[in-house]
Amino acid sequence: MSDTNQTYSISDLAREFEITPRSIRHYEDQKLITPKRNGSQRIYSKGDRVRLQLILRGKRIGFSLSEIREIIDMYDPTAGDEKQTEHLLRKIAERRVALHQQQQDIETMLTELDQLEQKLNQNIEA
Amino acid sequence: MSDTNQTYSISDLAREFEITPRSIRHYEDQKLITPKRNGSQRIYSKGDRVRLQLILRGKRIGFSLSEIREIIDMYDPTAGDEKQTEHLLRKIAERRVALHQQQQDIETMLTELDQLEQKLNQNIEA
DNA sequence: GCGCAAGTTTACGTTAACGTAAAGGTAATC
DNA sequence: GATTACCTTTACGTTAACGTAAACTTGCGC
Repeated sequence: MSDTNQTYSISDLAREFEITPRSIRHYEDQKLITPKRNGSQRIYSKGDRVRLQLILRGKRIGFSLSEIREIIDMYDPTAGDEKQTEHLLRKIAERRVALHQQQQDIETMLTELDQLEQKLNQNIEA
Repeated sequence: MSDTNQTYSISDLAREFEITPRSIRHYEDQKLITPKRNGSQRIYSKGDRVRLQLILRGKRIGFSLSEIREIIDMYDPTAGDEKQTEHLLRKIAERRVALHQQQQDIETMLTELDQLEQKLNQNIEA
């Protein structure tokens, strides 16, 4: 197995994802990620790295950190009672609606860019 | 033709798009929209309304107001020289890359939500 | 002509998401 | 053992995108 116990320092991850250590610590402040510690040093596991990827993906889509935390919390096996599960299912449904809306918006914008590009190309030919 | 000369007050548009007049004025401060005036009153045309829609669409996708202005400026027939046109074409290409990235991110997140939902449904059955 | 709703400008306040600086601990390296 | 490279916490600063309040004008209905 591909060394599932690999760990990373904060600057390892910062380098890899081209963000600052400050940002990563900020995500921790906001309870989005909670690495182990070796003394005072943060030790990030593969799972932490995946969470960080999820955070950054959420950001690219335009979600706020608190929205991202909502999503992350869904993945948490805090789970248990059935009420909670139904609540999560509703949350998931809401998210899906928002994401579909974004897909629409992006497609609209992409076709608008296409049209714009055509116009500009015509101007060049002329 | 469907009354192409229709106009709107600021609160008309605020109501329609469920935002505050303050936001619309803010977009004007940021040069995203420049309605006509009747004395001191702002008069919005159909074109202004379309611009506002474009602004809100951009926001939903997660763009900042200055990014949205960049996009809006592309639509502007300020145009003219060829250098400028090529610059725009590059900008358009950049935008497209970002939008495609977002599409990827959204699809990833959607399938993750699907998987999560399945897990939760299993928990209910069990 | 008066009140009220809707418009205006000016300006200070607020929140999110970090940036930046200060002051200090730790570990390898020369 | 001193420098160097990272790490830490604490805390104040900054920017974007408005919110909110104050003070004033304008048009409509009665």
